[in-house]
Amino acid sequence: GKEGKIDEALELFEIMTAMGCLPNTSTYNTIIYVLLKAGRGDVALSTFTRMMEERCSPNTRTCNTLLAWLGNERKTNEALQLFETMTAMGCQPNTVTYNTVISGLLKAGRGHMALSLFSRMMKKRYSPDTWTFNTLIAWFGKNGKTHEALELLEKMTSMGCLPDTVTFNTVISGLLKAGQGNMALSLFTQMMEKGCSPDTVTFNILIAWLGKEGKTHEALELLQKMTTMGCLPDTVTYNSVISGLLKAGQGRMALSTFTRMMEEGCSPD
RNA sequence: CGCGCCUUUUUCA
Repeated sequence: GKEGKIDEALELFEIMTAMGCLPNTSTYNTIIYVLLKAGRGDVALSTFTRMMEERCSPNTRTCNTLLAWLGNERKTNEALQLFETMTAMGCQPNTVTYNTVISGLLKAGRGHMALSLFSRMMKKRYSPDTWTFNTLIAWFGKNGKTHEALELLEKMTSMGCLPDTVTFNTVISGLLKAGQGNMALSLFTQMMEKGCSPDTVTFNILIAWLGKEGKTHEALELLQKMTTMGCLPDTVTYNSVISGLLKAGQGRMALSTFTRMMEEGCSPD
């Protein structure tokens, strides 16, 4: 499934049932996950139905996987319906369930409802975790609400949810989108002081920003530097550098970066 | 106790 060999995965699934190996909940979860990643939501849903017909109970994982897909597809009503009914199906929502539904609501522009679920989480025993905060911080950042994003960063720490690399990446990205470069750079320093190592995504965020600002020289410098800090440039890194160079009219340099990308064994997409 | 899994962040469209 992770190799994208969907047909083979499905075939194996058919073979196992034909051989009398009964698929269990985990098997079904895996198949449903694979199908959804392959864009075959229709087959996934029929598999879900088949699962229940065969008295193989879905669990919270099954529902979480489906909820994530429904959210990505902006099928908000269906997601909310599943969220409502899953308890009756014997699946207790957990923190991941809430995170998933919140993320889906935010994607669909239902910020108000997402925030009310978040408060519901705080009141019940589905304690928000780092992922919950990361999700909300990303949404605030995308909407230019950097103040709220920074507030959540404070709040999560005080609640014992430690910010991780993704948290800092998310906050930094939001600040840069809002034109608050200095604050972003200060958070970049802070994250390292707090023992959160920057990763490839951190550098991708900074490099993309530098490129958009026309600071192509700095972008190229950071490309050098990230390697010395143990972060390997990936396709997105090179795409960002190349995009910045092209915007700045440095086509020749862009082409040589493209060459270098392939020399470094990084495949263009 | 340890590990894995489902949910969150980055480029271009």
